[in-house]
Amino acid sequence: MAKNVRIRDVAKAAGVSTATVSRALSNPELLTESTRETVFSAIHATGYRVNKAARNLRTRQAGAVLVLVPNLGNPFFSKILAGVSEWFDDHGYSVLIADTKHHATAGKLPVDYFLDAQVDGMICLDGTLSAEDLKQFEANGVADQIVFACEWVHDSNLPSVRSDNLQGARLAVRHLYELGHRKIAHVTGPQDNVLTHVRRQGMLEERARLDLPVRDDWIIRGDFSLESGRAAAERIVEMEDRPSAVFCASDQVAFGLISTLTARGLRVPEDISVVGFDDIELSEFYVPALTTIRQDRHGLGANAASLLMECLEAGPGAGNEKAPVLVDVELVVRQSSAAPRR
Amino acid sequence: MAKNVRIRDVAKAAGVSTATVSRALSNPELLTESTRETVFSAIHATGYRVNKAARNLRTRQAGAVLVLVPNLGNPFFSKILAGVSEWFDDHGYSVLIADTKHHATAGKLPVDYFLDAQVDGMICLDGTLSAEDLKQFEANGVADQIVFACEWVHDSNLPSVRSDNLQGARLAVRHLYELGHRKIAHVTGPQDNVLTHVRRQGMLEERARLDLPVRDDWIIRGDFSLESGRAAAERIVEMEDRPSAVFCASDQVAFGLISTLTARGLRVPEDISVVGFDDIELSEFYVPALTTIRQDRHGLGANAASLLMECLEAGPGAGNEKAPVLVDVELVVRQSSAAPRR
DNA sequence: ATTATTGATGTAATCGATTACATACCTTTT
DNA sequence: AAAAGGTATGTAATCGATTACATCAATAAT
Repeated sequence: MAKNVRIRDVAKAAGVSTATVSRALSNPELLTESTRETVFSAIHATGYRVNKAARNLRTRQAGAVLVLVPNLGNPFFSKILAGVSEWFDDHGYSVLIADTKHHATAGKLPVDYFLDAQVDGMICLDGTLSAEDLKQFEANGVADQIVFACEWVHDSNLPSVRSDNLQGARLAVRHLYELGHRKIAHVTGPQDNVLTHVRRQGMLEERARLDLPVRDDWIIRGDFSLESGRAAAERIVEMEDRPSAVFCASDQVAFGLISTLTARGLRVPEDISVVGFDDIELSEFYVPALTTIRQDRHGLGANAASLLMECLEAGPGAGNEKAPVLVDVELVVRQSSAAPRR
Repeated sequence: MAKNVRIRDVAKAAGVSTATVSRALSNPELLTESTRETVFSAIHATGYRVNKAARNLRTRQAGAVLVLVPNLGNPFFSKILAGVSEWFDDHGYSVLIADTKHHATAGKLPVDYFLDAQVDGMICLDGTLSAEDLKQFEANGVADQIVFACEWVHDSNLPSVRSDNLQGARLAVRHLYELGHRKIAHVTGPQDNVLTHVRRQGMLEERARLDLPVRDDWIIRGDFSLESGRAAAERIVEMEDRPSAVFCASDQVAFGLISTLTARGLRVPEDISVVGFDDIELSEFYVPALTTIRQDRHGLGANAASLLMECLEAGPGAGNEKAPVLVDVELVVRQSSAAPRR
């Protein structure tokens, strides 16, 4: 039962030319109702499926997009992928994935992923690309077929879809403020990361706006990881002037933080309140359930997909001046934040 | 800077025929050292990249595989994907993804995913396919290009890679037994699932072997979800003859369970011990850190990829009699299990 | 010296779908 | 009735790489 049905076979079965079969699939309105039906029943009868390699060769398109993920093993990306995949499934594109992390050593440039995959466009979830990487995109004429999602490259004007991180950080701080907290600390993400920068900025802005006390050692460097949350907790435990609340740049940081704080005898939220950022699956079920800023990851993915498709169909230069799409975030209040002990 | 370099252009630049250029890339040993060098420098100079559509058309291959995921949004699959992706990146295949969940309604059959994607092979992470689905694979001659990973279809002899679930369940029960527990409950996965079946079986076997007390209501139906863990907790809280330990079919179930047990005033592990299955990222940092059975998800993915590649390169019929590949699991003891209160 | 053998490279058919252009037929217009 | 226009369909060139087969040169065998 091998699959060797070619368009020619369908044409023969339907008693028409290959052109007619092709049109039946791509421009059915060009055909008479009766031929169209004949052709479709022949297609059905033969079990014909267009050979994409042939079509792609002829049309010089790929009907596929690539999602470049900095670390596929990170479960954070799964919902974004789901959003991307859903959109493109519905719109007839195939979705390829590639993990940049693994090949960091192999000297494969981001642009190589794009060119090697031979896709029409790319969604990049990695905001750590260098200016040089972007130059390469330009140089190879693919810059117009790239959309950043979730992260983005500082100072680049490539189109991107992102959460409203600034607003998220503000919401977190304001929430803690409204609970009565004044001494608020922040565990940041990794140094070179745009998200780190914006969330920290939002946090600092809101802290200033609310006229809260400032201490340099309340801004603790982390890297989004559980481990860095643990490290931050160790620091906090030993502070003589301890904050009463901590806003973490990610939920994972918050988990590490809470875990270690608890192990060190500080209770959350009784002794110290914690707010995260992301709202990953388990945040709701953590003990204590985590108060956090929800990112609509599925929405980020779907929006990025839709934006990329727009760019692709609009042709070159389309994405050039597109403003970043901001996706709303939402404060989700749970058990890890409460009024401070007095 | 458009990319329009064809093999002909390279040939011209190198002063050879297209055949020679093609050979330089696919069978370099056929060429003289000097021509090979000339060709490669021409390739480099022109920035040539083979057009995969053309190659695929000619060779009737795709150089790509599809990973069929039952629910891409489920972070559990991310590490498996990472393993698959890493392997295929290293071996020159592209990796496509598709989410069956979303299209359950659209009447798209599993075999359609395969055929529409026009790939060389497929890794299926969904064990809930019907006998009819498998028939379709056979009928379309693609059964030999499919490998199941993690889950598999009961009674099918398609090649698969899976964790040693039976052993995992035994380890979990034995661990609890050795801590002193006798009254051990189990929250299962969803009814129709092969993993549910095997893990339950392993649990029951070990319970019988150790001659532990049996109560029907200690086997609680769940579905791998956090929510079902919560529901199970409610049931357990209200039992008059309460188990002192619970083995959960997934970590998520364990989280839901612990979360609700705690909310209902039962402490883990002081009042009740809990063991999970999977060892997802957060298990280590949950409060209390979760004792669980670790699945090597990255390894599952990589093994599945490698097995699929074997099948593809060995040609038709290769996977036919391959025994399931069992990947070792490991008991990871953390804070959620302890000796029972006396 | 002639033939056989091996090795390196070139020639050209081929994979299957798309689509510009050509053709044939049918209306409508004058 | 002839011309013009429109509509439906067919013909065949084309996309770019691979590879069977042909060719040619160089070496080995007789």
